[in-house]
Amino acid sequence: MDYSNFFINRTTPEIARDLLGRTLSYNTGSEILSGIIVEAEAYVGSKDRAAHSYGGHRSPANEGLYGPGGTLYIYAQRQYFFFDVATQEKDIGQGVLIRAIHPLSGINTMIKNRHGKSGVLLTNGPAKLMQAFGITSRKWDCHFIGESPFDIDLSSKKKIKHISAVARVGINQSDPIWAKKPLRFIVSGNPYVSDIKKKDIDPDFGFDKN
DNA sequence: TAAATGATTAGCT
DNA sequence: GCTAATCATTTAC
Repeated sequence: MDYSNFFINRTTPEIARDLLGRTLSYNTGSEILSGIIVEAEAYVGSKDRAAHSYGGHRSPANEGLYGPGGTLYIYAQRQYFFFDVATQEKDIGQGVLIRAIHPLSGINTMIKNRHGKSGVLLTNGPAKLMQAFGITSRKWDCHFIGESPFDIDLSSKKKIKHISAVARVGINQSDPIWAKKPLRFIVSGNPYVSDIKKKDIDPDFGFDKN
């Protein structure tokens, strides 16, 4: 399966769910930084109040969302960056936000990028994850993932004990219908998922053995 | 040209 | 747990 098929032939929430347990990597030029995706949110286009493409809104800033499935959408806010992958055909404003990863390789470099912070603080938030990768510009915005230093392993993924679908965070509560949609997918028990309760942390990080 | 607005994080209580 | 910081983009005038 190539990127185009993976990001187009299904609904966006289905894609977000399927991304959990897969490996996201970034090639810095001298080393590979990678981690397992443990939290992702779906943004389903013009009907979605929480999406940047709500109401069909389109501007140079969110152009990446309208690219064909597999196009990267790097968004800047509060001097931090978010990492999205556009889904569906070109001109459809849907996408998946990668919110958290479980670090696998290049951890020392990530700690350095995060100014010494380690443990779950390393990547348990969308902006933290980008900082750990050393992303400081929108250079890769609107680029196809296959033509960027980023890579998502589509050929294999870790087995997950349980995937939870929960309400998204930080969205306009004035519209309870969309505010409560379960479009945020997480690996239950993984400590790198944001907002997890200590007692809910699973010793196997939420992954099945082997 | 100016003011409002967050797909948030960090730091303090 | 709660509040402030901080800035690109958007929206209003």
